[in-house]
Amino acid sequence: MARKRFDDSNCSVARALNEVGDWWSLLIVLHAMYGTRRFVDFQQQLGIAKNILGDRLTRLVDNDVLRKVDVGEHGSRFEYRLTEKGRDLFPVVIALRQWGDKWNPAPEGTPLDLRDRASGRSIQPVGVQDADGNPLSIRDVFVPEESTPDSKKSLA
Amino acid sequence: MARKRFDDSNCSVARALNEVGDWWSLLIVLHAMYGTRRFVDFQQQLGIAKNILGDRLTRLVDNDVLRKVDVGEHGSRFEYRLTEKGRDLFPVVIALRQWGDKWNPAPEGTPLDLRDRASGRSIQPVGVQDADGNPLSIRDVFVPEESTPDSKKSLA
DNA sequence: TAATTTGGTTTCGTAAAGCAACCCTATTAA
DNA sequence: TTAATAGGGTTGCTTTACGAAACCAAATTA
Repeated sequence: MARKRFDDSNCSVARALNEVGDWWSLLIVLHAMYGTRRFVDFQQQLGIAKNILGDRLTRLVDNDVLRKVDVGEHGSRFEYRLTEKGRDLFPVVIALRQWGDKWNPAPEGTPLDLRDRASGRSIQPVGVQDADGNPLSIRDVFVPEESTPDSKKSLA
Repeated sequence: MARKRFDDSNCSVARALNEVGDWWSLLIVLHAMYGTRRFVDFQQQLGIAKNILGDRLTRLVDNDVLRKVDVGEHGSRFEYRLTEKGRDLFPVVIALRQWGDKWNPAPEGTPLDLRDRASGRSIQPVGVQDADGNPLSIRDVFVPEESTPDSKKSLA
């Protein structure tokens, strides 16, 4: 984490990064998406120090990305599960994964391909689309004037 | 940045975070997408220390996300422009922005809406889609067996 | 009763990130 | 000539992040 916090920034990207923009948080969310729920499993799979993991889990719970569930079972008592807010990071994580696979392919092994359960076919690359579903690049979009109250400040 | 580096991780998300996963880099890319190109403009808009900005710009150039262009003009001599790799972060940034707007709405002001130049209509939420363009949630996808060489290691 | 597992918290020391301030060069404007 | 601007680099200091290891409590297992 950095010194400067962006809780009050008027940029939603900065505010998002404030919650999941650190090193471990997004990886924790990723693993949670693949089914990891218990403290020790996160710790072993990520190779993260226990105090750091505890701190990140607490913060993710505070930010309503995960919720801590008391499962009254033998030995294992707590689970960390994604909230709807956490599950909503799915496109972010997948977009990042596809970007990483494309531009920094794995030194060994295959890029992960996700398939949808219904058809068994691979998913599409995540992209920005217009109202009709046509892909858009950054050159195809603009910010309407009324959306920028104080000059260009809404971009900062 | 963290102590542990993920250059050699077999997880593409970890490798992606290794390049743009720190506090400032993604915000720099965001501003670059909105047209910022010069050192001082980044510095003033982001409120970042000059040495940190210099470090991040150097790393982004090293990682081929930005390229440094010598424009032999009066006073301003260099510009930092997105490469194709950098522009390819567009879906990631937009997905993150939409997530931030949805779950942490701006305390004041409107969430930014992007529109496509051709039609003038707002863009769609970025999402994961199947081969036919239907939206997929995390519950709708799976990882085929042949894509996970050594047990669950490809997820780590 | 003793050992093990789960799920952490606390303490400690190190490495890194970060900011502020100063310095520096080159060019342009007044 | 004297700013002023662009584009940094360097130094010094503070704050964090991080990992390792110790510790701890409850519950289970042997």
